[in-house]
Amino acid sequence: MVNYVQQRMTAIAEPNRFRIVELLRGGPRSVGEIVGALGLGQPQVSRHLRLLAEAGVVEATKKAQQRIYRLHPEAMRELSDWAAGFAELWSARMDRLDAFLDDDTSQQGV
Amino acid sequence: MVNYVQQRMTAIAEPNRFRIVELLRGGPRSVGEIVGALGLGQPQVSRHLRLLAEAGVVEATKKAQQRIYRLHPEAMRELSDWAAGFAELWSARMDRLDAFLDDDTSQQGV
DNA sequence: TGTGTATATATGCCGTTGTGTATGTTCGTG
DNA sequence: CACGAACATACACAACGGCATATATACACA
Repeated sequence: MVNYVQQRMTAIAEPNRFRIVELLRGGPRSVGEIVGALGLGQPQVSRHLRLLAEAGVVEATKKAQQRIYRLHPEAMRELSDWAAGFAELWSARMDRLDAFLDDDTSQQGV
Repeated sequence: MVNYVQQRMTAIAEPNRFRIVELLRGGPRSVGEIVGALGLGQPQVSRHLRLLAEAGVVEATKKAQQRIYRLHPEAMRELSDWAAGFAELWSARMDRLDAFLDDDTSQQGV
């Protein structure tokens, strides 16, 4: 649903979490690897990963003491689909703008 | 660039700005129409639109005292392309995960 | 030129959220 | 079973950001 898209965007939009997503694009990573790659504190990374997981953006797999995080393909797909839904725009959707820019004083509600 | 994607996601992720984007999907709107549709204060809507414009998500056209806002197709396209760039994932990118899980059986976590 | 309309900007307040530090928990190993 | 490694959780604090209010600016019209 669209509401999930908004939640996932909120999660990904945060700068450090965005970096985590970009990092995980290269494949699954352990928390320690992410900490080393981003130069953040381990508790901060754990919290970011928790928020990403709650938004369905990442998943975790346990291996001994380690936890391997990876992107959740379906979540990224939904995001892609949502953004692609605007495709109709870059053909021609400016008709209503033309209506606005005529000399008619339009004041329609929604 | 990827950095612009992050900035645009930060702009769109905010709930009320997300509603504005969804509203503008239906075509250009004046500020007054957006205010009426969302039930927010006019200054708040103006500020949201300013942030969206700074992120390149929307554009404005002046008509007398009104300002007609519309989505910037290119921005939405870049966002779509970025998300679609993860498409390689839902084919098979779990090879590195397999490397992680080499001999031990693992359980799902979080 | 004065007035009403449409929108933008400025400011103070307050909730949300990221960060730093300390501690808890799970698991492998000697 | 005690210890260390890897990660999660708790808590206090500070910064960022949205909101409400007031005010400023641009424009049409009489």
